[in-house]
Amino acid sequence: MKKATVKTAIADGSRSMCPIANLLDIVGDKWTLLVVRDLLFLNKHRYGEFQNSSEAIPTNILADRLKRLEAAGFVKKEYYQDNPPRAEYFLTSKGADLEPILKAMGKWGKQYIPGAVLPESFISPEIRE
Amino acid sequence: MKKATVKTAIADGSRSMCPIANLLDIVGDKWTLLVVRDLLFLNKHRYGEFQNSSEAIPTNILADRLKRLEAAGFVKKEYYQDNPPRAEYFLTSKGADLEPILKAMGKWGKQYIPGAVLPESFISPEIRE
DNA sequence: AATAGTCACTTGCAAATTGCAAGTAATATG
DNA sequence: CATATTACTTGCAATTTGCAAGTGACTATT
Repeated sequence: MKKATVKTAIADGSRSMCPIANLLDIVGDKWTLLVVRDLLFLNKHRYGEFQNSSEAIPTNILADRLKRLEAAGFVKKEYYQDNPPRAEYFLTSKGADLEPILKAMGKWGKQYIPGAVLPESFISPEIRE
Repeated sequence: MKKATVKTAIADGSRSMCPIANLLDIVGDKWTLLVVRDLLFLNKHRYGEFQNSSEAIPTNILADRLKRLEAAGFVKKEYYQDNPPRAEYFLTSKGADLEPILKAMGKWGKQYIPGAVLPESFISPEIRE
C-alpha cells in the first residue's frame, strides 16, 4: 500500500517541524546573525564593511555566510560593477523580518551584559526583493 | 606608562561590546536554543525528556549544552536523588528572559516556513534562582 | 539469583567546520 | 613601476560535531 505523503513546506533535511529549529538550521551559528545585524542596524552593504565590524569575522567565513544568506533568500546580492566584480548586499523582506529577533537579543544583552552597547542606526534598512 | 583599563562588564574572550555578539557567544549554535525552547515552552526538565525532542540531539552535545547553560547562569541544576545522581534542570530568570527572542523566532518561522508548528504549552515556566 | 532494561551520562573516533595565513585577480594610487 | 586595495579563494591545523559504543547505578523480569 502506498504511504500517504504528508503535505508540508518544511525543507528537506530540516530536523523537525519546529519553526525555531528550522530558523536555527539557517542562522544557528556565531556569525550569521552578526552579518544580519550589520545589514539591519549598521547600514553596511559591502564585503569590506562587514569585515571591518568589531568582531573581525574571518574572510572565508564571511564569504560562506553571505552565500548561505543569499541561498536562503535572506539577502540579495547586487553587482554595481562588472570587472572586477563588485557587489552590494541587501536584506530581502524575509531577512529584514528578523529584526524583532535581533532587537529582542539586543534588549536581553543590554539587561544582562552591562557594558554592552548596541550601536543603533537611525537609517531604516533598504529592502530589495 | 600604565595603560588605563576601561571599566566594562564584558566577559573575557568576548568578541566585542555588542550585546548580540555576546549573546551569540553563549547560544550561537544549532542546539542550545532548542534546549531553552524545551524548558520554556515544553515544560521539560530531565535529560531524557530533552533527548526525546523531535530533533534528536546527540547525547554528548546535550550534556555539553546543559553544562554551558548552567555555567552561563541560564539554567539551574537541581538534584532530586543522590545515588545514582539524578537532576532536573530549570531556567533562571536570566534564561527565562530569552523568551521574547524565542517567541520572535517562532513568529518568524510561522510566517516564512509554512508547515512549521510551535507546540505551545500553557504552563508558564518554573524559574529557579 | 542471573539476566535484561533504564537512565544519565562519558568515551572514542571519523567527518565536518572553523579560523588563521597566504595567495589571487583586477584596478587604483604615488 | 611598485605598492595598495578590494573581494574574494585556497591550504591546512585545530576545534567541534555526531554517531556508536561503553559505563555505573539502580530496577524489573524470569
